Amino acid sequence: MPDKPSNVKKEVKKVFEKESGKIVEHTVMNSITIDCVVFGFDKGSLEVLLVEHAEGISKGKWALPGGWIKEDEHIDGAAQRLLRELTGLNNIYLEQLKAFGDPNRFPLGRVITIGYYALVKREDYNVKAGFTASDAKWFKIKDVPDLIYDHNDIFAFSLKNLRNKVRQAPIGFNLLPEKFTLLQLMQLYEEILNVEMDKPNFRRKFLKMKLLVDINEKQKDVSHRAAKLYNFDSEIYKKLTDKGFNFEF
Amino acid sequence: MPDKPSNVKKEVKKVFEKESGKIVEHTVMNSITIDCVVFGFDKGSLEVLLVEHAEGISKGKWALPGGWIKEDEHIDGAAQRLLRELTGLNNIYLEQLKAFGDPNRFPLGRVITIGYYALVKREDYNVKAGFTASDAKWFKIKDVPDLIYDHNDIFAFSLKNLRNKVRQAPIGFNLLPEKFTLLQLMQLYEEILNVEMDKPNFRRKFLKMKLLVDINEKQKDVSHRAAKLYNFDSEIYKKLTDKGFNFEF
DNA sequence: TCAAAAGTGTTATGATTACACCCATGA
DNA sequence: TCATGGGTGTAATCATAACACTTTTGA
Repeated sequence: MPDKPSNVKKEVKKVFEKESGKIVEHTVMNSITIDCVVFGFDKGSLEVLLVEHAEGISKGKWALPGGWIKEDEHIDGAAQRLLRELTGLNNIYLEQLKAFGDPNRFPLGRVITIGYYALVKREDYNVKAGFTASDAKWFKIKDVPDLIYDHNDIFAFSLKNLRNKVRQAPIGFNLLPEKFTLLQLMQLYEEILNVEMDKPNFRRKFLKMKLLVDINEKQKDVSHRAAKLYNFDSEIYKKLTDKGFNFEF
Repeated sequence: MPDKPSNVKKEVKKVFEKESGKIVEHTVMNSITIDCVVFGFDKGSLEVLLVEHAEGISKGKWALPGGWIKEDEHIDGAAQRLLRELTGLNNIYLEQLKAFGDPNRFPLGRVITIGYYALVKREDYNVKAGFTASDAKWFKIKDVPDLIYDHNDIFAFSLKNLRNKVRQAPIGFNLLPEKFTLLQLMQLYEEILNVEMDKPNFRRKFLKMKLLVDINEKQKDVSHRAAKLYNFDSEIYKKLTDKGFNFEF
């Protein structure tokens, strides 16, 4: 491999192309890929979007969605593009995790991958389901199967990262519908952090932060007292953070 | 550039070689480098280690120390190796920041860099000063000059990261001598976080965590009441974290 | 004895926790 | 009327912050 690097890299691309079913363009970078952990929240469960490899040595195995970086493209832009190609969604909440660089992570050559994680609203995703790869599927995070290469490591890292981040900044809203109740919000936190919370205390704590906008609407068609619906206002969040505001959960 | 990628990459390496004064081996990866932000703490000031480029278009400009990744080397190992080459130190506290991938970050071709940050004890560094590059120098973080490429961005990110991390885990000890006083510890936090703290309250808060070992020694030759010296015990830290211990500053 | 830092004590305030309790609504 | 979740009240406990004060040491 070290003797004929460019040939090996062509070979790697060919194999990757076969396995992922994606065409590798000639203007992409060698030896670097992007892999995305896409989180969703549905019926109280945190889920992750995986794709199935159709051909090659990884046939039938599940993987994180990913792809190559174009020569003239920012890596963040590449991740956005790959997600758009997969989900049809623009402007997804997206952050880089880190680079994964075990020399043996990819069995057919030296490829470093840059991990990203994304948070999507399932309501948006469902609307544009027609755009999604036919072999893409949501898995509850407890049911994530064996993935190819080091994708289980990347997933584990992303989950740790999400748990950290959600206690530092209000990113959880990216997983909820536009309008939500305080209980939905609490259940999201409970699910992500894997803890049980006290409803009255959660209410007060969150409302005291003044991050939520009471939109004067209520739930409909529920067989119990209808709850108030709230919006998250990122403008308010910005103002509060500028003033030295501390989230922390 | 997109037409003859391998030629361009050879050219990039040649230029890099000239500028950095480092020999680029034939077995390194194309288009990916590593850059390290090395922090030290001296006389109450947080400092960062920079190197001066001797030749090429960046002649006379300061930069973060960095280099190439070998084909068969883990990226974390590459960062450790580069730091060893620079400082003569092994087992440095080192963590990856993230990948930096603006397509225009490097003016002579497409190169993505993976940023790392390291914390070193200045006492160790001084002992092995003979190993250091002659053109390496410590800068107070307020006096960091204009750096080449996107290195100021990488530095700014690393500082934000350090400030975050130091409040979540006791990594600050990596910047202090083996034996230190509570006041030194507090001043380290004050300098990193850029805040003023209350001495009595800091004492109690830190001692309550049970992270410090009283080694029954005292300062000598100080013109005031001698303070107790402490050790940080990472074993204790592990036990406490296993039990669900929360740092947070 | 003075300056400088070490180290202790005390009190007010506010956040967190645990839990009892009432309210509204559809089945 | 009952189950289900919505929503309020309250008291005990704990953490934090502010600051007054005593102790030790070398110059």
